[in-house]
Amino acid sequence: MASADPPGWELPLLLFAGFRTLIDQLHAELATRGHPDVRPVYGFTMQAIGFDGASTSEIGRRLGVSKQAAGKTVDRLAALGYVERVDDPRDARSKLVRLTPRGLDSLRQAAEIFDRLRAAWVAQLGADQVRSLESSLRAMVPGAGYPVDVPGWFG
Amino acid sequence: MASADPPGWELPLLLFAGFRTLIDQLHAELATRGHPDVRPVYGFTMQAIGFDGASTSEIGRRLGVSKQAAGKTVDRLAALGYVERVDDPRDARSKLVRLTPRGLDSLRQAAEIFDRLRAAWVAQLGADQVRSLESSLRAMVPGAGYPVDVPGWFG
DNA sequence: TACGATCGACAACGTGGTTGTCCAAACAGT
DNA sequence: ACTGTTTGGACAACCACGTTGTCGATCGTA
Repeated sequence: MASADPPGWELPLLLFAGFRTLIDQLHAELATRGHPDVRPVYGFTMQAIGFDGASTSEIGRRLGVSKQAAGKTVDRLAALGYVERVDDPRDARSKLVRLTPRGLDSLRQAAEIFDRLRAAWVAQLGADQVRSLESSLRAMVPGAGYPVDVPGWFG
Repeated sequence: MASADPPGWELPLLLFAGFRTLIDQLHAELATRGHPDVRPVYGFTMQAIGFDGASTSEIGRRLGVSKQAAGKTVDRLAALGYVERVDDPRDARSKLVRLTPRGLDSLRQAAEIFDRLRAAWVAQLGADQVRSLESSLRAMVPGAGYPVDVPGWFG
């Protein structure tokens, strides 16, 4: 029984491989839908900005990085036309970062593609297997929420 | 049925959260065992070096990065005392990168910790559940091998 | 009104990746 | 045995992405 068990180091590698496979497929598909220059980090950042917009400092807090780092990422996103900075009418210090129509489109497309990818897993593994995989992982990850602070990790 | 399904974007987040949880626990435990300054990237790099050692170019190929990037990482690893460069007797151009006893120890400890972490998952989820999770992931990741080229990705 | 907290900007720096150039050594073909 | 092509490693410039620290302007509150 124990002899049939794979070594423990396979588990994290498999989890990462699964994650990476999905993210790679997402961006390949995103590229064919008019968003060739969205990178994984940008997707997470736009998710942190949300539909209502947020200040740079707030984005940093949500991503778990400094406001300076968040500001730089916002700069790149702005250069690509995915977000825009507008003055916050309620706070003269603050500038609100908002998704442009292009940014909103990429988020909507991403959500739709993720649904398709999950459907592909269901088609191959069966709905029960995928649901059980998800519930197993939910049980093992400590935080109640999801890790939005993916950038900044790896160091 | 379909209404009970979570949105597709949860799946990659859960996979990443699981991976990250394991890696974080590994390094927390590694730190208490005399290896506080091993970072995720270093672990993957030492794995790529292996017990027999390898040239910088070969390490780069295994990690999926340029030989220059591999060289820089080897420099940092060498500064920490985990690897050493020795002249390759069979090739005067080449220098062999070898794990030091300290490097070997960190690799052995990591393998042992990963086994314990997997055992913890088995204790919580049951052996069947963990095995089924692993086999599901094996079925969905395209490459036969494991992704050693984790650094260099994320961009 | 004055004081502390927070906003965004700017600078310096560390890490980890990329190209490109260069020389010396290895190798393969004639 | 000579010659041309590959290859290994060093060096430099650069980009992406993160960090701290500092600063002036603004906000909120005592």
